[in-house]
Amino acid sequence: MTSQPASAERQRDADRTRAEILEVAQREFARRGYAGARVDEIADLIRTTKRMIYYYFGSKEQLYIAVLEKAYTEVREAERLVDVEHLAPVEAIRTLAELTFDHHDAHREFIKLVAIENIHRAEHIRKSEVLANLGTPVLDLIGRILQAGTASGDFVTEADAVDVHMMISSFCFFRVANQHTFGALFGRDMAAREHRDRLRRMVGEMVVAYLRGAGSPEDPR
Amino acid sequence: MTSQPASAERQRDADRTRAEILEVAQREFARRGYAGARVDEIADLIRTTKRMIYYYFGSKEQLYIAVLEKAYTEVREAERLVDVEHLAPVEAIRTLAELTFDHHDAHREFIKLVAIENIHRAEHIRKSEVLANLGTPVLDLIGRILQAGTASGDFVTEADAVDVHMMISSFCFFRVANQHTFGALFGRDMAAREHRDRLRRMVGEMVVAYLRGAGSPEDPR
DNA sequence: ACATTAATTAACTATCTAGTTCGTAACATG
DNA sequence: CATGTTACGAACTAGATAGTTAATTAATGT
Repeated sequence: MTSQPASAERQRDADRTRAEILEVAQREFARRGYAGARVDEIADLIRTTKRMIYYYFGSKEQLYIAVLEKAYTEVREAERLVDVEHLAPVEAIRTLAELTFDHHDAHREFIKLVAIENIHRAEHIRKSEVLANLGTPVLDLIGRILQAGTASGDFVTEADAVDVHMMISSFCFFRVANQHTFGALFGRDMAAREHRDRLRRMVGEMVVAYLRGAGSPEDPR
Repeated sequence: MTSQPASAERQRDADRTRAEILEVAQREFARRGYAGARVDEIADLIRTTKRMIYYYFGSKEQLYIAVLEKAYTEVREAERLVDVEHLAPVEAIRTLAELTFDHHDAHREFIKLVAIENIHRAEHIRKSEVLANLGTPVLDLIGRILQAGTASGDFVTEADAVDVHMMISSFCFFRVANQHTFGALFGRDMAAREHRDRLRRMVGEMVVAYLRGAGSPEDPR
């Protein structure tokens, strides 16, 4: 968002223009939803014209899909850097849960895009070849941790990697995505530091407790 | 949605018209989001005119707020009927988690409305006096169960009722709200019966395990 | 039977919005 | 330095969309 003299003409720079459009488009879509975001508004925010959006992306929908692709790709990129393999199973899964928590905390716009995309029944993701086949490396990682934990006897519950991923994600996602209604209804700001730190510990303890099997009816202590 | 002869005039019935508007408005807002829903479309779907919507609700926004108020009120009403007080703490909290699961499963439109409202930072909920002060009886219930569980020694983890409510809700909410992106990316339909039953058990075991304290670092078995 | 009120219809308006057309200026390339 | 290509801007269009006006018809009470 390089500031420029008000009346000066925009310098020619295809890459920059494209990148800026994507950047503010992500913000606008995340803020106002797909239908709520305005093509004109996106253009105005970076001192270009709507024409450029159609020049580079073709349509509002294709722009939105491009935003999704960029956001998802970046997130997957970050996930690939997670390294907890050197830790013992219990610490590995706890750390992974807490890193996921931090990750959600740091990428609120992405969370909103996911929420919006779900309202549209993921129709745009399904239209994107890039995204349709984009799994997540975290699943393999969880799979390996679960195996190691079962082998070592630390984990008793037989769990599926996707389920565990879902359990961790749901907690982290909800805290960010639903903070506003939750705050309005219960008067608690889940994003405030005091609550955040406690909830961060909570997600780790939750997964570990679950995998240790203390919740199963067959194993009452 | 009483079907009527195509060209017949609509019978005069204020209550029915109002109720029908609310009904389809909920469906349309849940399906298309606030900005995406069309006032004309809502009117057409029940063979009335846009004018009636303004006659009864004043504006698109007030209609949306009325939808939220109705949906939230119904949900709270249902929550008040939950009775698990006669159960022992462990079974009580497990049952509550599973009932919450069922409840989310059965009220998908409500879940979507909540997701949509969060995208708008709960601005409409805050505008509603009805909703702004609407807590949830479940919080008291959880509080009592936690107390009983701590007293009996079944629960070791010191937990806050709001946190536990959030833990349960997040799991149940995510499975419904994010089923589309989750399905598109991981190829797993969390709404399918096979997965649903397993996840239902999982949420109960998760909370119980957490409260039994098997996850805390100070208490490794 | 008559007047009053409540519910409903039809047509209208002003504005907004995604998408287009066309012209033009900067840049690269021979 | 001529020529084609790439990036850009201004103005335009067609259709949609929230919200209104005003007339009309059905129910209600007297």
